[in-house]
Parts: sequence; C-alpha cells; structure tokens
Amino acid sequence: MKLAEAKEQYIQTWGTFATNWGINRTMAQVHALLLASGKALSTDEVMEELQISRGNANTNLRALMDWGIVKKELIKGERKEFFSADKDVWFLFKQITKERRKREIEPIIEFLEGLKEIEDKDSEEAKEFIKLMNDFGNVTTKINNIMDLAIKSDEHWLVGKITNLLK
Amino acid sequence: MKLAEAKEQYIQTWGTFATNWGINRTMAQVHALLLASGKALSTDEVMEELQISRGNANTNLRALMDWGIVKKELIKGERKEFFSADKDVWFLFKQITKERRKREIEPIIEFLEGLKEIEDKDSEEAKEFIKLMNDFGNVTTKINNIMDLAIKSDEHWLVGKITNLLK
DNA sequence: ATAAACTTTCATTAAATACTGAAAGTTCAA
DNA sequence: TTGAACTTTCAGTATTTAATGAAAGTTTAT
Repeated sequence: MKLAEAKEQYIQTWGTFATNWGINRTMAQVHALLLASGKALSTDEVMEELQISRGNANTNLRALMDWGIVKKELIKGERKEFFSADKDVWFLFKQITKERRKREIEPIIEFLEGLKEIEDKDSEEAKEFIKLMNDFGNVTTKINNIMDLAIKSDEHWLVGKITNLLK
Repeated sequence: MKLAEAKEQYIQTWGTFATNWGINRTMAQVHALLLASGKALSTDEVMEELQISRGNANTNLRALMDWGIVKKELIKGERKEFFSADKDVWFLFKQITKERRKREIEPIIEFLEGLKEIEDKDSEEAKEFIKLMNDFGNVTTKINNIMDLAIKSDEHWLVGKITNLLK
C-alpha cells in the first residue's frame, strides 16, 4: 500500500467510525486530514482534499475548534487562516473526554436530580423510581471519577500497574 | 411533579440524550420504559406506551437483547413474550462498555494495524504517519485498560481511593 | 391438519441530519 | 472609503437514518 492510499483510507474510514459515536462524518474527516497532513491547511485546501463545499468546511473547522482539538494558525505573509490539529493523541482523548463530560454528562446528572422531586415520595412505586434515578446518578458520578483517573494519570505506569493488580 | 409525569419525562429525555451518543432514540426510550415500569412488558404494551409501530417495537426490543441489556421473560398462562430490563445500573454500564469495545474499539485497532503496511516505510512522511497510527493504537489500548479497570472495580472503594490519590 | 395468536421481515414512507452555494458580513491594504 | 480577499450564514436541497404496516413466517393448541 502506498502512503497516499493509506492516508486516504484512514481519513475515509475514520469518518465512518465517527458516525457510530454520534460524531458528524465530515467533522471526523477534516480532523483526520489535518492530523495526517502534518501541516496546517487552509479552508480551500480542506475543501479541495475532501471535495466539500466552503460552508461545510467552515462549519466543521469551527466545530473542531469549539472542541478544542483544532487550532487556527497564522502564517506570515498569508492573509488566509490555516488550521492544524494537535498531534498528541492522548491529549486528544483527554480533550474530547472533558468536553463530552461538560456537554453531555453534566446535563444528564442535573436532569436526573430534577426528576427526583416527586409529589408522593412515599408510595412504593415512587421509591423505586427515585432509587433508579439515584442509581443512575451514582453510576454517572463513578464514570466521571474513572474518567478523572484516566485524564489525570498522564503517565502510563499508574494505570498499567492498577490494571495488572486487577487482572 | 407527579410520578407518571416524571417517568414520562425520563423516557422522552433519555431518548434525546441517546442520540448524542449514536444510539437510536426509540431504542433508548424502549429501554427507559422497561426500566421505569418495574415489570416485564409485552410488545403491545411497548407499542401502546410509546405510540410506535409493531415493526419498530420488535426491531428495537431485539436490538436491546443483542446488547444484552434486555431479556425475554415468559409469563405462565401467557402466550406472548414479555421483556424486562435489568435494574442494575452498574451492570448496564459494564455491559454496554463490553459490547461497544467488541463492536467498535476492536475493529478500529485492527484497522489501524493494517494501515501501517506501507511500501516505503523509511521516508520521513511515512514515519510520521506510522507514528500517528501507533499513537492511536496505544491510546486505544490505554482506554481499553482503563475500561477494564472500571469494569473490574465492582466495588466502589478502589476507584474512590485512587481518584482521591490523584486529586 | 387447521387456524388463531403471535413474531419477524422488508419495501415504502417519513423524519432527521448534513451539505451546498450564493449572498451577506468582515478585514485589511492602499 | 474603496474594493479585493477572505469568512460566515442560512434557505433550499440532498443524503442518511429510522418508522410504518401489511404480508410472510412461526408457534401452539386442538
């Protein structure tokens, strides 16, 4: 397999994987393209490489910046904006995890809390429901803790050690 | 808020949350309904409660069984099949994590491995690309390990302790 | 063997989501 | 202050994904 071919396949397939996780295909492709390019690209270059419209390129580049995983880069002598993706894959995971937590996990916890405010809390049925909401809340908190653990254990060794311990 | 109202809201909202994660809304609603009902429901009851078609109910109930988070339950004297969701929320998380890993993470790892087979491995560009693929592979493995850690730490204490350690 | 009760399938239809491209907005140099 | 270079927006359109419901398939009791 040629390098260009491998890159192409990486970009395309990454896009299809992304859809399984509720991530827009093009957004994943743009990100993959920036990662695989090794240099900052302009909107026009992204449009050209992925054969997408200006609007689409613009929207997804901005979304990637919102997620904190793509940065604008100014090149001297150029008026255009260029975009680059951080090459640190572990940073990438951490950043996505943080964002998803803020955007998606925390609202869930708040929502579940709200649902516990039921009028007749003493009926058997209500107790069961409140228990379910509590359980959800607890598990979500636990997941949050594990994610913290993951994010904060920057060095490989600790997680490795603990994993071995639990085998 | 009345209990019925809270349940209703839980079922609906859970469905919309699910779509953020690449999970079909109705599938999440059916699951939430079974959890909130506290008893096994027939296909007809699910159809009635969620106002969905027979085909839709059937498809999503089977998908939930595929994920290992809903079980068929036979009720004596009844010819129909009934369905129930396991109430253990932690089990639910573990089960979903296991399945996602099998279905989605492992194929990614294999795919990335394949992309490393490049003809001219010694060019600077190829080296960079292979490094990227390796990094992805390593991080994915690390995530797998963390998930193992999560799944195996059934008791709350260990993760709690470690989390505190790292604060 | 029959038929009623129930489950599954799948072609068609509907809904949700993403993309396009032209127009509007912005920035900047002269 | 003009206009060229560039970025953003968004109404309309295309694509993808999910739902419907009737027909086909299966199971079970008699």
